[in-house]
Amino acid sequence: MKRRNTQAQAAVLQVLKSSDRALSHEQLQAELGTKVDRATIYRVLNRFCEDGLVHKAMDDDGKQYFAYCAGCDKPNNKHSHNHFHFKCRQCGKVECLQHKMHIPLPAGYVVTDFNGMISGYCNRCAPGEA
Amino acid sequence: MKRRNTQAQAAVLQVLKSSDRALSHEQLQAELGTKVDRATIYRVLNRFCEDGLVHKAMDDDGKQYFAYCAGCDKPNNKHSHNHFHFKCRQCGKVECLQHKMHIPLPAGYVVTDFNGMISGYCNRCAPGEA
DNA sequence: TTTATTATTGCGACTTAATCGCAATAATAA
DNA sequence: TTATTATTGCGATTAAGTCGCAATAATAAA
Repeated sequence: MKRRNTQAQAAVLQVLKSSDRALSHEQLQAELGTKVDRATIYRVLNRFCEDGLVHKAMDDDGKQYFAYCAGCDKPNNKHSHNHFHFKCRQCGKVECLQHKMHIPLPAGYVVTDFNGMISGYCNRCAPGEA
Repeated sequence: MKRRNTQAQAAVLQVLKSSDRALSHEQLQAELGTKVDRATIYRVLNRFCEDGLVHKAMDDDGKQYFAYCAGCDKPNNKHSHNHFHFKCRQCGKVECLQHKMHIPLPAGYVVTDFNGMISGYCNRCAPGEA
């Protein structure tokens, strides 16, 4: 199934690219307004993930967040999003942390996906020293 | 609000304790049958989490998994579930990985929660060498 | 032991994230 | 310019999890 260059995709990608954070569907929809349909946004995002253009992170609030792949490792042409995301409980921003992980697995185990999310307060929202 | 010792709680805890994996609501319900109500299971699990008896892990399938806290670090009486979970795409089991994480954060950032999930294939389900 | 208090349960309704079917639309190829 | 079919939009649907509220049952008090 060959991909086509559509307006919806371009619009979604543009929003993702011009954001320094990972965005939820809700946030993307807010940016895009009525220009792109809800279901379409989801479909576009999933397609981007399949193509390794974007990576997804799950928060324990049960929402998916998507970020354009900028500094992701791509060893042997395979995508591995081996970094954490940080979500601020106060301002809600979800950012990619630079630190790359390597987790030792039991023998014979094979990794296909990685999802790491740390929640807390960013430097702007952190309460003063206790 | 003081806690009470109820049958529902005991039943849920017993299932969690006698499992070597993290369980979803669905799996717990299957074990418990009609003995405990759906909403009650969720409420019990959330209470356990609050009390640090159990920890929760989110998979990118959008489901929560719960595991009895056995080897969790508890520095300064605060619970920190700084380990990963591994979910097998084939057999579905979710297990706690022993490796403890320490992720360097930007200055001023404060951590409250940690959620790490790796998906792939366990040693029993991994396909033979490519 | 009996009664009072209130945390917890069970049930059904509800919320929210995300997906799906299908006809209409619009990229791309011919 | 026409044909092909990936993609979109819309509404309906699924599924995880929560909520309100009356009933139940732990615990405390008498």
